[in-house]
Amino acid sequence: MDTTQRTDQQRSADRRRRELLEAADRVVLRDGPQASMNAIAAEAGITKPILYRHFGDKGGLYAALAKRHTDALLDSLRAALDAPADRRERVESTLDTYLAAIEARPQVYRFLMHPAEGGHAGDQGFDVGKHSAPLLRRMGEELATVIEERLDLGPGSQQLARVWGHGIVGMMHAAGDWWLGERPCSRAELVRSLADLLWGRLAAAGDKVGGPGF
Amino acid sequence: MDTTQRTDQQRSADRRRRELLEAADRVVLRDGPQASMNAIAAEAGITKPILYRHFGDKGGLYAALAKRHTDALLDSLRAALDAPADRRERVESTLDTYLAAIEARPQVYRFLMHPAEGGHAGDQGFDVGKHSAPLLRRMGEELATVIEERLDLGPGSQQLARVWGHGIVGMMHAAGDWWLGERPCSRAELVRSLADLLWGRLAAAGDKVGGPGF
DNA sequence: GCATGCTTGTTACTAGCGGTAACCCTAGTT
DNA sequence: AACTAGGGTTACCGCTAGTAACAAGCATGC
Repeated sequence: MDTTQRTDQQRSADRRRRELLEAADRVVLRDGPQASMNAIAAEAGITKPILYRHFGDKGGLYAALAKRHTDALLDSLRAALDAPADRRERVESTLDTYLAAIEARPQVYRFLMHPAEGGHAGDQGFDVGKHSAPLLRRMGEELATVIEERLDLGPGSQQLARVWGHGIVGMMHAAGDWWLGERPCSRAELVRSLADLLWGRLAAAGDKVGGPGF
Repeated sequence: MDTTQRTDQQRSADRRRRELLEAADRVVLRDGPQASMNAIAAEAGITKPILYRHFGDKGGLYAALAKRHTDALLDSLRAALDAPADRRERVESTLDTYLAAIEARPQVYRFLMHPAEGGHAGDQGFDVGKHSAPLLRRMGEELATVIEERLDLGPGSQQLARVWGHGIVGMMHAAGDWWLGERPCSRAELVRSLADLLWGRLAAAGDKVGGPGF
């Protein structure tokens, strides 16, 4: 049959696709998340319609691009999360892995945090909720499963784990974003502060004496 | 002098501005964050250039629009945060206030969470960092000051408070966003789960026996 | 009375975006 | 030689943000 030929063609197409993705990567890294299809096509040495033949629309290209980086980052995180160490160490190492990643490639990070970005108007009733970037969602779910697998949380553990997964990821994300913008302290200090927060130091701290009103 | 006249004109301009903002509000509430300037102008019964005269560009309009809602939400949050109750109660009530707000007007919430949205390309070296919505930043700073005012955190308290402020806000945001999309539990349960997380239940939980590998 | 300016509003345009239709050309098959 | 299949291009559509230029209404100064 045509199987051999088909795989041949498919291989060629896949290679082309990878090349295009790499070109897109370069452009996004240079121009940020609002890189235009024209610019990407030019970087790849071709013209727009080819991009559209490969990826359907801008969302498709961006999704493919995001998937690569998301998968890579999630692999690193999984490694930190599964390391044979005690819980606090694992938490700190996971936080540090994430923060190191966004520190090393902030443009990529910023690109990944964009929701759907496009969403041409016209469609009444846009999808409220699901505003977050897929990366955040995936990290949240991932963390949730690890928590649920590892920790004994009593009844309702699954739901609790999911809330915590998404909550912790959000904490990490927001703190990292703020930190990246202001750089108020070293990465290690940030990691330590966040771990302290998760370790209940907020609840354990004493009230300040002579506060306003008390 | 022309002070009286000036104030007269300024009043008129301010009133007009408010009207335009309310029209914009209606459109954003209907069409979502990607509402076009044309649509907003039409809703206000005028044409584009007037909008541009009042707000400069789309970013200006959106910033003005966001400021209104952000101020309103921050007022509610401050009230919950400053209530005369113990810490756990205040935390829960603040979380609940935020979640109730995003539950009640999800479109507005989604609009507020958008960063700058526009940012025409061309400017090389876009602002990495500062990706987050202004609302998140302001909430984070607000919470940080409250924490620093109220809690005795020892040395480095200011920096720690800021990390925690942004971290907690991010936790609240991400969990709320996920919850709004999936609705896996009631608001009260979500609040409780998040407060538990902040109260150190993650650190206190026991390891699961018979886990994979241990 | 009348020209001057100021605010409010319009029409008509530019430049660039995402996306697509139509065509072109070269390779390989029969 | 004729035909088909992909890879590739030009030229377009409809939309967007944003702007220039022009047209009133209405106060002021002389």
